[in-house]
Amino acid sequence: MENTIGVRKGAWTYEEDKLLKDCINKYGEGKWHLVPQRAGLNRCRKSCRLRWLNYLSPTIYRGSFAEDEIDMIIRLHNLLGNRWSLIAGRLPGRTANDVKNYWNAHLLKKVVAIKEEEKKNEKHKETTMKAHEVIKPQPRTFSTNWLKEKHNNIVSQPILLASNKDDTIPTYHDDQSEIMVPNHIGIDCASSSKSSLGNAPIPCAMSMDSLWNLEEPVGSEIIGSCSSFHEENYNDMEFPNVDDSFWDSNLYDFDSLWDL
DNA sequence: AAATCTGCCAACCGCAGAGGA
DNA sequence: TTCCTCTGCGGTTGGCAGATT
Repeated sequence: MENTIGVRKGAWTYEEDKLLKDCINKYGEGKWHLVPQRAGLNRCRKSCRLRWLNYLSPTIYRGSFAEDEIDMIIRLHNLLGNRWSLIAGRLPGRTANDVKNYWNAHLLKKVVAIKEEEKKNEKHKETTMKAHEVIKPQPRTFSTNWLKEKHNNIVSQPILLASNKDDTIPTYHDDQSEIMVPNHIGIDCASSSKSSLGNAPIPCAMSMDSLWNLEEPVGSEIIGSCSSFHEENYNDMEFPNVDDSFWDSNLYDFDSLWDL
């Protein structure tokens, strides 16, 4: 247990900042438990770390948030929730604390208001739409292999893989050796990109939907292997030729995809 | 001018996970 | 496997500054 008796708390003075800066410049970041002693500071290690990471580090940009940054925060929050460090990782020069504070001070109310508005609109739609009207996805193109296999009665139903190991594009596989049960729809994409995403579980459908809406292609290490989901890939996806009974019997799975 | 309210930001606290002994 | 230490994260709080009454 850390001894915090007699340790200084509260706002940092100019002298303390200078001591901490000099210490980090001399020894580098890390080994925070040694920093108070090395710097000659009567502060706990946590306080030193926080002061450096949130205020003193030269990588920090302290200007006001730009429009595109705000937009990115909203989209990433929609995707990741309160994972402030992950969100901040996509915003050069911004700290998790900055992002969190900005969210709580400026964006929370705004987003809540927008969601309320959307809810209202949804309710309005529900009352004006016909009951039980179901819009089914339509086949776009046909896989010749799949049609051939279907003709030979080898494959009875298409299988949606959550992600392809190499290109991460969801594909229907007609090779029985690779068949996965339909329950894999919505599997956690993060499992293949865990190192860069932390432990954030991101259901595939959510990733696809949200990432397409990001302004720039998310081809970075942060989003990891989910980054290959681009709309053009989606358009190239092959949907098998199936009759209505297939959609009816599998509607639950597709519902679960879009409702995430 | 003084008191009170509100918003914002820096800092603290507690917890969980990673890694080593 | 268990325990301990260190680190990092997210939620919360304290206090300052500006706005309002």
